[in-house]
Amino acid sequence: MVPNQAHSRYHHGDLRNALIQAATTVLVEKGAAALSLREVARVAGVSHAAPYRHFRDKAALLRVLAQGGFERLTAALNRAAENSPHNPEQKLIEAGVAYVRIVVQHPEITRLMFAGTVEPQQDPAYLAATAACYEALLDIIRQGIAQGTFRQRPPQQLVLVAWASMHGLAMLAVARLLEVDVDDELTLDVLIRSVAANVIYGIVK
Amino acid sequence: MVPNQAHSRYHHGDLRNALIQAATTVLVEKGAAALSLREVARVAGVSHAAPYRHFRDKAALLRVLAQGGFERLTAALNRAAENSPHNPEQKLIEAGVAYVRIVVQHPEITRLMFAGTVEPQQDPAYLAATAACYEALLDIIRQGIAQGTFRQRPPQQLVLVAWASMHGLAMLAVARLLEVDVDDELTLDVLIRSVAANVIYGIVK
DNA sequence: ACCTGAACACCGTTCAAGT
DNA sequence: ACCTGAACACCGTTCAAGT
Repeated sequence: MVPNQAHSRYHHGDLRNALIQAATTVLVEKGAAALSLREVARVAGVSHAAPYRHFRDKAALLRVLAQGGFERLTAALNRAAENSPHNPEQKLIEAGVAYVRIVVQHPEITRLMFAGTVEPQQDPAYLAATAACYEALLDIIRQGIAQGTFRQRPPQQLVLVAWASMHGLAMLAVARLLEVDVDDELTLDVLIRSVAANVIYGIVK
Repeated sequence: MVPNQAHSRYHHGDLRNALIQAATTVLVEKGAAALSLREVARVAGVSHAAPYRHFRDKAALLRVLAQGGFERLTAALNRAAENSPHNPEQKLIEAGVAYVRIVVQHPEITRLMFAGTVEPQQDPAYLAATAACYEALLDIIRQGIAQGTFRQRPPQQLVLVAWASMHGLAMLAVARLLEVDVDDELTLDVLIRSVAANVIYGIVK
C-alpha cells in the first residue's frame, strides 16, 4: 500500500507529518509571529489550502505541536528519574533540572504548551499527554513518601509544590525576568538546584 | 492648555490613553486573538492609522498593557503584606494568595506579561515595573531573614523559591492544567495556602 | 481521497494628503 | 502636531474545480 510514484507529485503521501515537521521548523527558526498556516504550506511545498485536508484549522496544528512538547517533557522526566540514585530527594532535583532545561531550550513550544490559548478540554490524546507528564512527577513523590523521606501528606499536595516551583522558575527564565542568561547552562543549573533544595528543605530553618 | 472644542472632533485630545483603554476592553472581553490594532482604533473611534502617532507599532501598545499588569501586581503584593500580621510567614502566604489571584483574574494580561513575546530589554519604564514587583517580594523575605524566621541565606536565593512556586502555580492554573476551576476562589485559596506552606516548611519532614 | 486557485474578509504598516 | 484614506503585502478560511 505504498503510495505509487504516479500519485506522489500531486498526492503528497504523508502531508500531515510533513506539515508538522514544517511547522516545527518555522516555529523554531523564525518564531511564533512568523508561524502562519500559509508559510507552513509554502515550506512543505503545497498550496495554502492543502493543510485543511489534515487539520481542521490552525489551532489544531498548534495543538499537535504542544502535545509533542508534553511527550518530550515526560520522556525527559522519566529518563532523569531512572538515571538518578535511589534517593528520592536526588531524583526530584534531577527531574527539576531536566524540566527546566527542556522548557528553556524550547521556548516557542513552551509558549504553545502553557500559554492557555490551546484548549485541552476536548482532545483525549492531548489530555493523555499532559496527564502522563503529571504522573511522571507523581511517581517520584509517591516513592519519596513510601520510603518515609517526604512528609506523610497526600501525594497530590506535594507534587503540586514541586511542579509549581520548577514550572515557575522555567517560565520566569523564558520570560527573561531572571537576570540569568538562559543559554548559560551552568548558572541556570545552580539556580535550579538552589530552588529545588529550598523546596525540599523549606524556607524556614 | 485644555484642548479646545474646535479641535476635539478631529484632534482627539487624549487618544493615547483612549487607545490603552480600548485595547484593555478588547483584550478582556474578546481575547488576545481579537486584539488587532485596527479593532482597537475602531473601538476608540479613530482611523486605523491614528494609533501610529502614539505607538511605534502593535508591540509597543501591548508592552504598555503588560507594564500596567506589573504595576497592579506590585500594588496587590504590597497591600497584602501591609494588611498581614507582623509574622513574616503569614505575610509571605498572603502575598502568595494575592499574587495567584491577580494573575488568575486577568489571564489575558498575564499572557502578555509572561509569554516572553514582549522584550523588556530596551524599555526602562517597563524594567522598573518588573523590578518593583520583584522588590515587593524581596522586602518580605528580607524581613523574615532579619527576624530570624527564615533561613540565613542570600535573600535573592529565598525570594526565587517563593516567586517561582507562586508564579508556577498561577501559570498552571491559567493554562488550565490543574483540575481546579479557576473561578472557584475557595478551592484555589486552599491550594495556594497548601503550596505556600510546603514551600515554607519544606517537603522533607 | 487529496490537492489547487480564486475569492472573501480580515490584518499591520506606510505615506501622501488633509485640518 | 495630529488624523485620514488609499495602498501594499500579508493572513485564515472556504469552495468549486481539477487529478
